[in-house]
Amino acid sequence: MITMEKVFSHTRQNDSTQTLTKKLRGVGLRATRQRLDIGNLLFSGKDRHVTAESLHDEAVAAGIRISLATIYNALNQFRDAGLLREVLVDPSRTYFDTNTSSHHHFFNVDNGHLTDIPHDEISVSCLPTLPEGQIIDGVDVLIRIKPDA
Amino acid sequence: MITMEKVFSHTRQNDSTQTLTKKLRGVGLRATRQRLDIGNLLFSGKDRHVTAESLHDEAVAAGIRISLATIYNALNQFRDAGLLREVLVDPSRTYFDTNTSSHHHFFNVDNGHLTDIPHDEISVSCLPTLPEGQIIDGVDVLIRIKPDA
DNA sequence: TATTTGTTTAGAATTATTCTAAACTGTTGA
DNA sequence: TCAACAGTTTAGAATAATTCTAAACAAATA
Ligand SMILES: [Mn+2]
Ligand SMILES: [Mn+2]
Ligand SMILES: [Zn+2]
Ligand SMILES: [Zn+2]
Repeated sequence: MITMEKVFSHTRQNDSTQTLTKKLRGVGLRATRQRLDIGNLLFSGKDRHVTAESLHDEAVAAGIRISLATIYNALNQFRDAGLLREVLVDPSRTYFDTNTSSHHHFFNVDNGHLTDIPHDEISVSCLPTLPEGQIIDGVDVLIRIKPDA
Repeated sequence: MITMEKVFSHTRQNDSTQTLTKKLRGVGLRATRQRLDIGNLLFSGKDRHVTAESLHDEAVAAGIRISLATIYNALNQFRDAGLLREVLVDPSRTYFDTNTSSHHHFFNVDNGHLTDIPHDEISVSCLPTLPEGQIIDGVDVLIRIKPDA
């Protein structure tokens, strides 16, 4: 079947692609096919926590042709641009978080799953005085959880 | 000069070595020369934060003959035994902490230095409900700091 | 002391991540 | 519309932290 999308694929794009293109250009990155594909995986539904490997597997499963090196490049560029946050939970791999707002995490040590804790559901009273001449760059709270008993 | 320590070196050991030996045996580890050397570096003065590489460099500088593999083995065994804690701050290397009590950290993103925050100098109000059937394994607060301006 | 079991270590292997450099593509100004 | 340029992708090599292997060695035990 021939659709309008197909016919005008060189000049027309769907909504999410336009939004993504703006988002990428907004941070000084070209809207390449690979970045749009990754962006669609990352920024289309709810917030996500991914690793380079998990995202690459997902892309491959979705029939997207993209190298692992490009996934690494894109994740690092997106992070540097503020489109993603890096979350420290596992010393053996780097997690990226599409939720860039200030929030915290549950980390299931049993299965490696990360869950967001909304910013307002936790309160850190930061009484300690900072070292001289230093300011806060960020506060991360990680609550490690495990199966009962 | 001939000292008592030297003469009786096979049967007598100094205080810190005896203490360390007990500590190691207490967790089911033999008090080998290498573990005692590492233990002396780790548990003699104030609390410390080290990486395998930094501790190995320190040992070498102190004239201690020990392989990097043994440092890795010992750090992992000490952690498993509860003599050390692993601290997540840098996705590219593993930090170990001689302070195993519940406490938190400042992490200077500029120079990589870790500083303890005493347990009572920070308060985390954990309002969020845990996922079903899960219990808390630990809570880590990391305050990333950087030079002013 | 002889035996056993745990430990150390050199060097190889593993693995996440980055790098290199050549092919390719998005952007832009004419 | 398109040439030219700068940015991007990628295969494969390189890097680096960490773990593994297996042989030599040392601590515990009887
Ligand atoms: Mn990184
Ligand atoms: Mn480890
Ligand atoms: Zn998150
Ligand atoms: Zn500490």
